[in-house]
Amino acid sequence: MKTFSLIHYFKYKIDRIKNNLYLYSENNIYDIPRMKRKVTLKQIAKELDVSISTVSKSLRNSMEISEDTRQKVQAFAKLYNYKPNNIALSLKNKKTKTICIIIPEIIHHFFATVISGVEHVANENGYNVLVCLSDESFDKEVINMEMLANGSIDGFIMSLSKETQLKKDFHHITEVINQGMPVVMFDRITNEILCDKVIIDDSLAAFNATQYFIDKGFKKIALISTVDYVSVGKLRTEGYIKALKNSDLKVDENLILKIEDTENFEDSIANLLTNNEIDAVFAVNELFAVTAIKEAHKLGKKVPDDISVIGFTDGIISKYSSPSITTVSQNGVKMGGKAAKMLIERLEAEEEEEEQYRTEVIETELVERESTK
Amino acid sequence: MKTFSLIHYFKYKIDRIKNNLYLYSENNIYDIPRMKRKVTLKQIAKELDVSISTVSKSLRNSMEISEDTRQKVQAFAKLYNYKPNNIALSLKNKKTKTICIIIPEIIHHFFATVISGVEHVANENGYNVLVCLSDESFDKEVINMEMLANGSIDGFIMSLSKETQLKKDFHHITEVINQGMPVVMFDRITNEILCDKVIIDDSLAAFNATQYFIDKGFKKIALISTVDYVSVGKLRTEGYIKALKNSDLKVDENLILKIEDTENFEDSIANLLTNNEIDAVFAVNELFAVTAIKEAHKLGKKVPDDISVIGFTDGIISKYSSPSITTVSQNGVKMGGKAAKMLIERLEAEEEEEEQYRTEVIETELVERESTK
DNA sequence: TTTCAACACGAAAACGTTTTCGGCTCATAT
DNA sequence: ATATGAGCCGAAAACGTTTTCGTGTTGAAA
Repeated sequence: MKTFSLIHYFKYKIDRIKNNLYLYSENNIYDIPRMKRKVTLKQIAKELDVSISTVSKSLRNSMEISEDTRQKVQAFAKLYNYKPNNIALSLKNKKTKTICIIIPEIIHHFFATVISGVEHVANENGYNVLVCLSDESFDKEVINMEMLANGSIDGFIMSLSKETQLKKDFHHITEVINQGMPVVMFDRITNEILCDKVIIDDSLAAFNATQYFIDKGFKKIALISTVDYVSVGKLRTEGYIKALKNSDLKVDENLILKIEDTENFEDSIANLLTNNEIDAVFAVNELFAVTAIKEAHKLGKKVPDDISVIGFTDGIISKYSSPSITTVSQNGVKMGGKAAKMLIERLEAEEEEEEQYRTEVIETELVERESTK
Repeated sequence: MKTFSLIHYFKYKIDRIKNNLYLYSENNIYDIPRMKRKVTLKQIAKELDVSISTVSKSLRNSMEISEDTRQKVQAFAKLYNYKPNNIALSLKNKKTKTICIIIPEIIHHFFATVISGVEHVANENGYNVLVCLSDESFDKEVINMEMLANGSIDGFIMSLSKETQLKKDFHHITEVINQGMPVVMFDRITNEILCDKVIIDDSLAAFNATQYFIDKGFKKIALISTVDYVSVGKLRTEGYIKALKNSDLKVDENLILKIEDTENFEDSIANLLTNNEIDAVFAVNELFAVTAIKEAHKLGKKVPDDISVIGFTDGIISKYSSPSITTVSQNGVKMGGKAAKMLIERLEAEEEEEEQYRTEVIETELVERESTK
């Protein structure tokens, strides 16, 4: 054999392939002939009459193997487009190079941007991203985590569902963490869990937005927020109140609307606008902001001439609605990227486990557009 | 032992756990004491002085095992919260119960809705969803597919990147299919690949939208489309032209704008509106539609009084912009759900492989809103 | 001629499952 | 007393890798 050149050697092999005498036909006679099943080390070893170890080492350019065999194996592997089986590697290495992001909803610009950020950073580092939706349901969140904590993934990035925030039940998360699987929380977090976190300073951002109105001389500033158990809603409300108090303006409960449902809130907003003389509206998300504008128009009030509006989350709506909406930008891509970076760093840290959990704060800024004057 | 009750038996075990004499401490002395590492069959077997097989069979309620042992094992497993390792199962079963969806972009309402549909159907059937972004790049699409085709996933759902559509190079896809891995394409597809597909009738939808204008008596109907290599852009253009010809209206090339870049196209649209007397605009996506409205307003033309506008994709912009936009709804959730269903059916079909590829057409409808009169 | 190192390779364990098959023990039927 | 069979369990293979360690061959040095 050694006197033959590699070329001749493979010519013979290739002929056998063409005639389908080869490798695949002996495995499974039901295989459709043209179907190239994935080739394994074992098959290569058998064909080349060497051991599996030799093949593996050759492909990893081990010095243990002679130049000759190495080339032979590598050429053969290339010919058959050999790629190591990832599952087998995962089992052996006890790492899957896959991280999971659990979010309440994906049809939501902010969360989509976060995923985008996560994906890119993960990819750069050779990781894949599994996406799970909790649909704002506690149970789905639990099921998803339990299903995946059994070796399928290396770590979690997550934003809590509303229901989880309401129940304040985080046992599923502590359990996962106790098993040694890192978790990074973002945006909708809880202080009851010790882990890495990525947030914006919701309170400060709301303070700044409110202050912006105050600086313009507005006195009757309304707030459209979510119910308090949604962490970010609560924090933004706090910032709003702080800004008012800070400027010695009275906090009028009538000007604060807390919306529970994610649908059919138009009437509540219309009522708010009808029953009060309002200069400005600060809404904790895009939807509330754009709805406020629409309802104001219906009531014959012009934005920004009669009422100014600031929203939260620099999403697609704020940018493209007419008038476009001044908003607190919440850089989702950056947030996701940061979360992924933190997770991967922890995954790849020497197991020393400094155990120093960090909370990163992503800066926000007020993007001025047409809905304020 | 048999004379002891299970309670007593486990009391002893539990005491050992509390004292950390147990199971984990002997594995890795560096483990932090409170950290419960995942427990395996082997560890259970060792502790209970039975074989691995016995443990496995007990947990799967095999009749081979005595009632006694079965209960003992099950109780023990429950106590330690045993969950089978998914990776090991994947390796053994040669299925991962994971499917991958490759899309050009995620910060895009339509694709987000598709993912949502895929996720829900996948979850109902016990599958997880890996999300990959091609960023409209051919290379990233290839890399993603090659990386995952090595056992990591069971099948693909994908929408082609622009670059791939431009190059018309689909070797990465045929390769994957030849390896026996099913692929379902949606929305941006190609006829050069034989596989299951989910689409809308882009041409018909565009025809209907155009016809809607024609029925209203409009004569100067403009089209804002993408460049032709984007499959859906081309098809929608065809539908537009067909409708005009069908009604013996002349097709004016000046009224057809093909946009290549995804940014900075405002001027092109402004030019289109300035240089022509236009009754109506049909745009092949939301962004073009909303931009057309904005530019029209800038030029002092009112929508829908002076110009009517129809968009494509019933997204967040169409719904919340002012005026809200009449649009061809493209049910992404349904599309994703259908794609997932087809993929999973093929995965779980008895390997008979009927090889009958189907193309499902999701119906569209025209959602009338404020931008048309 | 003997000894020893360098070289090239293979056997086997390990990751965590499931499943087939074989074997042991005991009671029952002959 | 022996054969039979049911009941219960363990050994081992398999999935596809990587890696450690052992071993046989070769050549050169003593």
